[in-house]
Amino acid sequence: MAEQEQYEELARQLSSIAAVRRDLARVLPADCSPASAIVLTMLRQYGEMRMGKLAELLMIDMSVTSRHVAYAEARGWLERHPDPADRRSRLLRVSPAGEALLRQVSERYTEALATCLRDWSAEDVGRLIELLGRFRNSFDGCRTRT
Amino acid sequence: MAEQEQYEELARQLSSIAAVRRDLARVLPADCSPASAIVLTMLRQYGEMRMGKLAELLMIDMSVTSRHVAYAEARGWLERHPDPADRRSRLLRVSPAGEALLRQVSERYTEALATCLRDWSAEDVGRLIELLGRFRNSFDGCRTRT
DNA sequence: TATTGTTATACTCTATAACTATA
DNA sequence: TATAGTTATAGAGTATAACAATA
Repeated sequence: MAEQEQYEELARQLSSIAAVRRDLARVLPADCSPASAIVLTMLRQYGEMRMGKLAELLMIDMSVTSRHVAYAEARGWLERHPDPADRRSRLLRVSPAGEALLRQVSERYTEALATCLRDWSAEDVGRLIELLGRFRNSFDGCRTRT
Repeated sequence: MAEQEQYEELARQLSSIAAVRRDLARVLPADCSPASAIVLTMLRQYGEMRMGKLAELLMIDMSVTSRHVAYAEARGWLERHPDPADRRSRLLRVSPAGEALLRQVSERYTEALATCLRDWSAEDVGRLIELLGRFRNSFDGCRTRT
């Protein structure tokens, strides 16, 4: 169990991190919003899936997810295929153009982070990733019960 | 130096954290936007300051900061006093009502985080805070040079 | 009837640029 | 002239609610 002051500090740090995300987004290719990048990343990581599943992974409302998907589809970055199990749904899949875009996104994100974190050890980067993952999971489990 | 895969994972984690921030914001008192909360928190933590300094701390444009401050002032949460050193500026200070609001914000943030992180040790919370702080600083230094 | 997804609407946060007042 | 701050405008992201199609 942590102290109250720690929790306040943590809340402040989370606000600051938003600014980092904004800056990082600036390195994205033209037309590729942070939303497109994360949608495509999730689809590549977890494979083809339905809209509802994607919304759940992104932790945003399905209405919002629907718009992000439409945006990415309009640019040819993902495809929607019929879902044999349910005609209300379609299965979302990264297209070849989307794969190419993702390579570019990965390259630029990696370059930006490698530059900023050049003084960091791989161990510390790993620790940060692990703690952020745990934090997200703890919060997520908490939210579901509410 | 870390691996490319680590950097990609880190970028993904940063996206996920945005959802946590949104959820956390839901516990704020009515009328108190996340922006108001962070503005008042900064003013309390660092003491009275000018608009430009506040914008720098928040890492957002001064035009945006100006609106957040106007919003908080309209609700009586902060005061603007003449800056004896420069009549173009005013010094921003948390008002008594703002202090009261901050106590409420702190209470709710703390309760929400304590609930979600009840399984965490104080050491791990401390490590997360420390790594987030270092990360922000590394990124900030990087951005400045660009 | 319930569920999957889409669309309309509104709100928050942000940046850029034009403007005012003072240095 | 340059700087501190304000305001107008525009754009991205999000949520809620109403709706369509299918289960």
